[in-house]
Amino acid sequence: MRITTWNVNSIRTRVDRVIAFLERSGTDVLAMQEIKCKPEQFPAQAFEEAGYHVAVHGLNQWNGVAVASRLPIVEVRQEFPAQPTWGDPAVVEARALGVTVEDEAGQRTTVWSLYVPNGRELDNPHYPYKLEWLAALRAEAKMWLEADPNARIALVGDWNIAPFDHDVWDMAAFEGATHVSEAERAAFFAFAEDGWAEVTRERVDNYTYWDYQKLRFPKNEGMRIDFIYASPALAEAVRSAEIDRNERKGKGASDHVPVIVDVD
DNA sequence: ATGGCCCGCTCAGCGGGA
Repeated sequence: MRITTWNVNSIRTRVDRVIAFLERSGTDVLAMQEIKCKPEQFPAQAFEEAGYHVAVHGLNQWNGVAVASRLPIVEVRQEFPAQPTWGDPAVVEARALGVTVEDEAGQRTTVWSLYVPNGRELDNPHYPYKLEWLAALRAEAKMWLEADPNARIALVGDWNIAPFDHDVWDMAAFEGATHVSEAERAAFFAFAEDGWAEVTRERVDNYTYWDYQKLRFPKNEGMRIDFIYASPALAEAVRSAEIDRNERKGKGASDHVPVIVDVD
């Protein structure tokens, strides 16, 4: 089974490109972030015609997550329990969608499509929101592992954190910025303490994001911020991982590229 | 080469992205 996560930066703008990727890559389950639309605006028909079921969680033009699957979807969860709110009035944003699929043998796999808050600046309220969001997710996810140690669960998406200095092109450019702070990195690595394994790091070395501005892509000035954390049972089944850098090329590209894993 | 911001919403300017 091939699982891909991709921050598509508006599905309505990019639907043809996403469908072409699905067919070319042979992805079975695609977790999307930043779909930037409501469910009724999601181009579901294009996915269905390509042979995919879809689950969509979107409130407005901000954020939004979705999952497309060739395997039947047997359970969908919008938000995770105790997901922190943002704004006034307080809203549980569309940043998490848990989809369970079932293969021909009856084996179930749950993929959480996650769009971690950006944080904006270190002195912006969005930054503590980001840290609280990650801590709340960690607490919930730990309970999922405890409830079923053999569960196949993937926490995938745009984590908006560069865990290591070499995950950005130049640390000097991130002096005092979010994405590289010690607190964010600690929040990211904390998942590993509970048994989650980030399964792409040891198999592929590349950035997953290049800013649209300042010729970041031609200069290969990118960031590695999209990751796949797997439960112990799923991590054991991972066979390979890829980052499809070619998807950043050409007109009409998202600023993120697909991150792919193959699991037995 | 892979190219100099791009998205949605509302209509020219802005909030958000990282």
